[in-house]
Amino acid sequence: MEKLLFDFISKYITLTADEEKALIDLNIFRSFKKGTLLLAEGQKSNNGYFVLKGCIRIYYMIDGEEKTTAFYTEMEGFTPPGVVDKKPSKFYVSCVEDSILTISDPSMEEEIFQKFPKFETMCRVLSEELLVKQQLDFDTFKTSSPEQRYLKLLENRPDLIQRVPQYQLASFLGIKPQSLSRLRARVLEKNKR
Amino acid sequence: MEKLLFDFISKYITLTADEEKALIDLNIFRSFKKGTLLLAEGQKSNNGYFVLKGCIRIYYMIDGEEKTTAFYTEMEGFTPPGVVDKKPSKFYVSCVEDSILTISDPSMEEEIFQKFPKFETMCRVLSEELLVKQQLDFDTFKTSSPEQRYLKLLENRPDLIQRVPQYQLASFLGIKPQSLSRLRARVLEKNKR
DNA sequence: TCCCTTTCTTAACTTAAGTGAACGATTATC
DNA sequence: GATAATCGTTCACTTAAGTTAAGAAAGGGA
Repeated sequence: MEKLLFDFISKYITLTADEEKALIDLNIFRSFKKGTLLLAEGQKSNNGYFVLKGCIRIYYMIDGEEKTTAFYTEMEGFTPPGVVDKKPSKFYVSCVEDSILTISDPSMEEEIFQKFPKFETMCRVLSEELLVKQQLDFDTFKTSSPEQRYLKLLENRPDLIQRVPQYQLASFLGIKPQSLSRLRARVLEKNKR
Repeated sequence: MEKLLFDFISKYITLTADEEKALIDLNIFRSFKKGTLLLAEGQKSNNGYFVLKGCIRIYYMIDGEEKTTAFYTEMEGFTPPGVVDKKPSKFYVSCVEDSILTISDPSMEEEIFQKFPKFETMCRVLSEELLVKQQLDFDTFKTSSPEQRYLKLLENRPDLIQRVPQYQLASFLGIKPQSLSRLRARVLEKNKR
């Protein structure tokens, strides 16, 4: 399992055996069953998540309805606002599938940044990359219709459509489950003709 | 003008006189007239922008229509993907008003990170903060109707509605200018009753 | 100041998403 | 294996956004 993480890191920096050991000694690998709630609304948490295997999902509970806003799968990571602003979480984080994650907290980061400054460089580069990627995703979302969003998702993350329930995909696309169902029927009809 | 920047930086790190001088010596302050195009579609650019005064805007040209996806005002910054991926820009960056910006490039950053490591810490913290903020904005966008988005904008960035043309706000809210106009009339009507 | 361009509003019509409800189908539970 | 709960689809209806077009208002330049 560690290998997955080290392979990922090696795209950004080169680790010595010492550094790999320091990382392992942090003891950050965790396994979870499908459906496990990692964070609930109202909780304060300082944990950052990184998915080695499986899929986690962010959702809000609004007017009694789940609104899913994000999925994170293999080699994707997520840091909730709590780490920055110390306020109780507004959303839930749960496992869509059985998953293996690394779970980190700010004090661990502090420690490792002290010992190995290149980790901080990696984290800066990583979050700058993520920031850019997310900006582009947001732009695409704003400039597309629900149907276009669905078609793009089909292109860019076809796996998600397989592994995630429709009603979760719907709010991820910014619409209601019934609309997604109708929209899919419409798209299928068009392709038939 | 420098003071604005130093005040902003002081929220994250404390600068010595030496460090302030090093920053000034980079000679990154620039003034632009309203309407100036800072970056056009197809151009390759490595510049990062930080707004000291004024307002810049990101827009795409899709089917002959401008689609505005972001505004950056005082003490907000923006780094285009080009810095990360070296591909030609997919969007335009232009000045909504007369503006004063700092314009940086990666080699300058490299240099300053070398000399003063705490700048890198600041940049990491900053981009982690921005990432979180943007995630929340994206979540809010996905879980809101156009009308709710407009009302929230009215609350959170009332200045924008004053300083920016409606047709630019419309795509920022994910709708057409005509729909924004109608939506506003609807909201006004509700408040009257 | 006048003219031209750009921006905003209104309206009628079309299209698609929201809503509420019903019905299978699939999954989980006992 | 029967029963209940969850999930996906469909339908009829409502509401709001997209589209096309026209005209009013505002802004900028000569």
